[in-house]
Amino acid sequence: MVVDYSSPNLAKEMHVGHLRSTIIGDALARVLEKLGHEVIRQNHVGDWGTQFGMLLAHLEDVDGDSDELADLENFYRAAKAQFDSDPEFAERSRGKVVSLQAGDPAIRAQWQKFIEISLSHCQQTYDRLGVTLEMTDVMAESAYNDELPDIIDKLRAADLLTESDGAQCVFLDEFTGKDDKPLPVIVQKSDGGYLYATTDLAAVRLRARDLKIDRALYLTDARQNLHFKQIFAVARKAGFCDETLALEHHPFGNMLGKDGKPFKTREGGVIKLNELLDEAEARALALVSEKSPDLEVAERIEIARVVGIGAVKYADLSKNRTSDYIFDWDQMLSFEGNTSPYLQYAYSRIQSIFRRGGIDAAKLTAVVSLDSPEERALAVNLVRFQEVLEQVAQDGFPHFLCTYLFGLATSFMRFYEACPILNADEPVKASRALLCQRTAQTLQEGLSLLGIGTVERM
RNA sequence: GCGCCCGUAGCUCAACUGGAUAGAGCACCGGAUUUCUAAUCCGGUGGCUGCAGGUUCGAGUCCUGCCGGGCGCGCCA
Repeated sequence: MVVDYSSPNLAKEMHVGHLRSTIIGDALARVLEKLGHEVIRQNHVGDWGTQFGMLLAHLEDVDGDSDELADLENFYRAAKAQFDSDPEFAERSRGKVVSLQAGDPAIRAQWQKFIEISLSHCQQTYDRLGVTLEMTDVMAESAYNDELPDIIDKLRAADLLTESDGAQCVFLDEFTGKDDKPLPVIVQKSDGGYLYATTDLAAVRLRARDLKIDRALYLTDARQNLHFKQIFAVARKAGFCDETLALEHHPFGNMLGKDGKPFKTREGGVIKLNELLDEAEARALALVSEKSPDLEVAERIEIARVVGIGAVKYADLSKNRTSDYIFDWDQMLSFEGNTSPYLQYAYSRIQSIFRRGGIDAAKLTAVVSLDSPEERALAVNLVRFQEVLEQVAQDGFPHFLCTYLFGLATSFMRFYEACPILNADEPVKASRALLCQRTAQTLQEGLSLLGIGTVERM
């Protein structure tokens, strides 16, 4: 199966809006893999659209040299502003896109530079987030370029193509727009350029024909709902894939500011992912220093990193929002309640027990006896793990796993309060130690499937 | 205008796809530490699940109609 996720537009720095697709997609890929599926990660980065025409046209004007992505960010902003206000510039930008798609060597070289800077930035962010995406998972829009003329040909051969106002369109009866007029899927612009619909059709075909997958999960925001409905319908009609390929769009809402409006900081830009992670680590470091001042500085920093990043990821993973939701620093960086630090804390407590008791967790054997309600509740939770993973895989909802792990950690905390372990007599001691071991193992594995780490102490 | 999504405690979210008294966390109030980490645990306050009908033995969940919000609907992605 293919998990299509993250998919940022290049030439802009990654911001908080990219978080959900990246993190949810990564968790799903991990869970599917864990269950034995062959998972192909695909990062369908936007490197081919009009925005690059804008950049290239702007580059022509300013004759600048942008090595830093921060520059590229400003560069993009300036280009965008001119694109919106200057028809001549907009026209020239579209021309650049056509040249780019036609393979003009000089244009390609300039474009390549933008791509490299931007991709390496993305990779840094993935590494920092602990996301399993690699450069080899990048399957950019541009990768489908050579396929696009053939996509048009095949659509024409299937008698699906209609010319409308100079553009090549596919009209399907089930889609209508304003005033009940048929709604087109535009696959080729009047100037000959291709669009993201064309690319997505080529992607479906490649996944069906070459990758021979039987399931594709698309993780994007909900605004692309109609788009994917259309793409999937056209792809089936054109024979790019058959009914045995499950095409699933998993939408989610946008992140909004506290005022409920699209997310902007006072400066007018979105919050960058790196800023969010910096803040998360800083808050976690302050807390770990307060709670465990006796730990070495280096260890505190490492704990803060794992805890801070985990908190951010968990905040997103634990929710199943298909509509927009409000971003809130305090909520996203909370370390109490249903959060990853709570789960990590439960794990570290168990490690602490093993350290204190000189117990080698790997060598534990015991007959588990469940005498108290707390022991029974914990054991019941432990055996549900597999079933939860299957549910996550089936529905594409990582929050099922979060809910489960929180319940598991809660039942462990109660057990911990009620049942002494190291001070218990044998064979109860060994039984409880084994419960601890299984709990720690499940917490670690569960968190790992969410892309979140654990620490030995915190 | 048409279409998609959403509306659950003050706030952020759950509810195994139609099952029992709608659950958690945060916030607020009150407790617990001579014992393995108090980033914890225990108790309490807080609900006409937007409104009105309908289907059903049973509805937060399904159907209809309203109200409120978000998004989408021809050459952006």
